[in-house]
Amino acid sequence: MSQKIRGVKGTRDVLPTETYVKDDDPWVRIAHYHLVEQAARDLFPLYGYREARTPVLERTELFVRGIGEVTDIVGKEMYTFDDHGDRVSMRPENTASLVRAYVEHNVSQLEPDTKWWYLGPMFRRERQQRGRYRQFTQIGIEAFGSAGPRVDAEQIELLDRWLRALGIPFEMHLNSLGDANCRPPYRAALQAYLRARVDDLCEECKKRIETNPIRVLDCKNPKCQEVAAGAPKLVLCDPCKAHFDGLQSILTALKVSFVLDAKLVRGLDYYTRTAYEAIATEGLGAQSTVAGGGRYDGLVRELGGGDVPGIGFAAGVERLALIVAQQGKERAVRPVLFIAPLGDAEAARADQLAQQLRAAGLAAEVSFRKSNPGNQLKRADALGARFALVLGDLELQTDRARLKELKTGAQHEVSLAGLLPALQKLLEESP
RNA sequence: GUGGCUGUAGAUCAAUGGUAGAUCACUGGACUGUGACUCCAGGUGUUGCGGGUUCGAGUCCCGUCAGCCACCCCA
Repeated sequence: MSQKIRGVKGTRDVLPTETYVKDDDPWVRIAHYHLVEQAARDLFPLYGYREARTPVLERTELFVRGIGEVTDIVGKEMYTFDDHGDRVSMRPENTASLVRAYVEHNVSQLEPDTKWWYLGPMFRRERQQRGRYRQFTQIGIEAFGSAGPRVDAEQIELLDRWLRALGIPFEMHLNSLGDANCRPPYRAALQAYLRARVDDLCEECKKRIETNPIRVLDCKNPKCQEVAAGAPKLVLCDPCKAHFDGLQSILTALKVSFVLDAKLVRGLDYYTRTAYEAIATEGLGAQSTVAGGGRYDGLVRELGGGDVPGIGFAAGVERLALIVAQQGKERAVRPVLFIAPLGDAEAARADQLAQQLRAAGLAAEVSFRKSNPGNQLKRADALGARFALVLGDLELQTDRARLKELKTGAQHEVSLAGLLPALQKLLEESP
């Protein structure tokens, strides 16, 4: 036997079967992903969002300009390589790509207001732990062209509805980060305050004073928190305050609950004004943010487009799937009928019957194994089939068979010729 | 990137430094005639990998890899 090849660190296989079972850390299967993804596909278009797909590979410069060179994501975590002279990176998130596409194809000329959603793998070279992987999947939305706050509220309500539909226990945190008028003076004031207390800060925060002073506010180090407690607070300029107040009153009118969280600062440079984050209240460890987003009114211009405002969120599919799996929820297609032929002539007939059912849109499974009826039924049960049919000599000759409902054990006498209508009738009576 | 914990069968776990086991799951049979209850049979486990100590290592030591937890970061 030659040596096994293992997967790359930080990547996961998502299989249709489970390879282990633990209550607190279940093996996440494809059916859990499907539940999360299908809920999004069904819901997002109701709010006018249409799917957009962009490449995994982008020019490195896009992320350097869009996300910010000093962020950890761009500075330390991107998979970047030389592609015959071009610097390219595997996307660490999707917002910059969608903005690039919006600008590159002059969408603002066709449709100044547009709402897009996306789903796909993202890549960040981080130390992995539960709910944080080097290849992970995000589902997100972006709305271009509306300065809000109504679109902000609509997005937060959409996220709220989606997470509720999935049964995720969470809290919606909300904050305003200010804009180009009120954030720079605040940043300067904060830096001055922190420089005066540099000796009380952790090593990381000492660096942050110059690179990203706002991040000091949510450092978990107790000494840093003490310093943060006395730090000057962001005072929103009048337009930002009006925007934030407006958002809160719309959310209240829409009956969406939220908690104001002045410590909510997002890690990417492009955010302005509204920032929001859905934080799971159970089921995940430290990686408990399941979705996060905000407004980025300067990003389109930064990436070469016009003065187009934008807002969006991204959600972590692995984290959502983990919670969904813990709750035992999934979305799987199970066979309606499992047919167990006992001999060769019966097998040929079983194949025809299955073909007929599938043509009518019913999932049908035929056994390829030679085994006794007892074991065949066991297999039908393991597959989660609703009905099972044992096909032998007797059935072929008489055209009569017993259709067994596995859950209840009830048997329905049917003719093979009339199997499809009989099944359809049973399904109609009790779906 | 930093620190800690853990690696034994598909899974959950045993095994004083002395012959690697149990349970569950899986497959087949008892049963060409109806599963979730029964009985029988079925395992070539590089004890994560590589070194070292020892007469002898799953067990002790070193390294390494992986997973997990926290930090960090973030979805």
